Amino acid sequence: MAIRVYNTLTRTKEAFVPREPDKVAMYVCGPTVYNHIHIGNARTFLTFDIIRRYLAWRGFDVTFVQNITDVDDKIIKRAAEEGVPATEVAETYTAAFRSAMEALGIGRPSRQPLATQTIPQMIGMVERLIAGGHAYVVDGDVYFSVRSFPGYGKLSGRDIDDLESGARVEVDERKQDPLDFALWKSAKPGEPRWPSPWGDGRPGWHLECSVMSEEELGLPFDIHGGASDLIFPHHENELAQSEAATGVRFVKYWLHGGLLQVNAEKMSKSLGNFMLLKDVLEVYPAPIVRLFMMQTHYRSPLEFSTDRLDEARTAYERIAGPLRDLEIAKRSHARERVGDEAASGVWVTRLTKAIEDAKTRFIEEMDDDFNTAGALAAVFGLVREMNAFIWEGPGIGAHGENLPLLERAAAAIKEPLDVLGIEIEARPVRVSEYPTEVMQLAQDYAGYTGTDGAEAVDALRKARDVARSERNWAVADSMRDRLQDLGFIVEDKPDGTHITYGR
RNA sequence: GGCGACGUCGCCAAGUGGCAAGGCAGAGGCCUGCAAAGCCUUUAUCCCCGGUUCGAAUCCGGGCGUCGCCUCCA
Repeated sequence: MAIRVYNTLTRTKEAFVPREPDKVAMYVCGPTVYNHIHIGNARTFLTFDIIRRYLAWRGFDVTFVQNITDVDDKIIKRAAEEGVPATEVAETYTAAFRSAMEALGIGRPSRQPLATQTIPQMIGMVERLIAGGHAYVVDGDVYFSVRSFPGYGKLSGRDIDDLESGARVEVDERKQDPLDFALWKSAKPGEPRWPSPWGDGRPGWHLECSVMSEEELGLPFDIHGGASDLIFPHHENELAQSEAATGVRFVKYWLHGGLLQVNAEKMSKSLGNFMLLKDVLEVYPAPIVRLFMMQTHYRSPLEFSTDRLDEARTAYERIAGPLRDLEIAKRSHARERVGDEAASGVWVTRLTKAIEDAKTRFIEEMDDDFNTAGALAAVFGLVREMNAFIWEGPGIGAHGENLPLLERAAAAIKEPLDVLGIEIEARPVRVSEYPTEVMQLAQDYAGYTGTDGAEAVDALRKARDVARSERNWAVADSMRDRLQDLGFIVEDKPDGTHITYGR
């Protein structure tokens, strides 16, 4: 069974065959560090984090390179606005980017080169392009000649004449063709600059990715990723530069993610309709954000809304439920509810099959162009079966004999989620976060005089069970109300009362 | 204007030729002192019109609508 990926270059799904067996070389365009990244930027980085994790889980040795573009017009503009050096802007937002990625649970790249530390290699590529007749110098600027590269337009599916007829750019008379783009820009006073054969200046956009990917991975490498708004002109120009300079194929598989939208419109900094990743993460934990995004295929547009995030939170709780129930059942030694051995055997067979099916389906879905939405359906299917086994079937069994099977089911739920980077908090309680008022409550209802949160809750649970067994509903309900006021969730399940906190 | 993508249950969303996943929300039932959770049942001729095919949500043509790119953008 092979992994299939949708290649923008061919506009079809293709069998994924890396250049070296069992090894994958991938490059994803990183940020231009002039501001905090927004949640739309984060979606793309998350997409490729998933792809990387999945390929690694499937046994590939993945080398993942992501650049930081730390010299650019936007950084210079921002620096001028704030009256600080451009390097300071770049350093500030490079650090912010790294911490935001960590907060979302995105793995560090294998290597993360900086544009400003690759200048000599970029100059080298410009020289190669000039020597090959693919670039020309005008007043200290260097432009790439799109007409010199016959394949120009093949990635984005356009042709040069169509582009020109619809061009809205002002024509720079110094260019041989309106679509020619800058490889090297001469420095104006006060701008960052590096010496070059054409005078002091800085590299143009596109160049850093061509140079760094070749330097770190060699050509052709396997996967080049980014969001769909980078297809043209960024990736088209990268491809043209690299193939014109080297004469060899640049990339085997071009993968592009869909855009995050707000009110059916692209989220973007220029439109001002964005939410910063760091602000979203203050309200919604990383696993919720990840689950939200993975419920839609990575190539489709995705509407951002807090309603959707709230729904993802509910869905997350659905997954966490049986895992918590298992932890609690292990402690409380839930009794068997189905005494019939034969019936129990049917349940065991059914859950065993569900565990196998979930894994098989997860792999099938993910192999098919990283279909996380389908993969999650596989997980939810097993969640249902595990719930049924616990609450409608034999549970952990009279003597805990079903525990190994339930542990396997729990592991079969957690493993795929781990591949997707969705951490499930299965512990029923987070004692350290208990409000201290619970101590007073325990004293009032259970005569508890200690200071241990877990003991206090346990005392309350026992006191409430006593009240319920005495059919003293007034006391039982009032205990539940007051616990709920403190943020606890009180559920009377067939195996006893579950008190949890911190959902 | 040019190029491209998309239009599937109340909402979100998988599915690219063979009986329409999943999540959220709703209804009914089971369980239950109540509540919560859970389980079961329940709602789709897949934007419209033609065509190809034994058979189409899936392929082709036309229409309508939405979005993206063509200018910095993840």
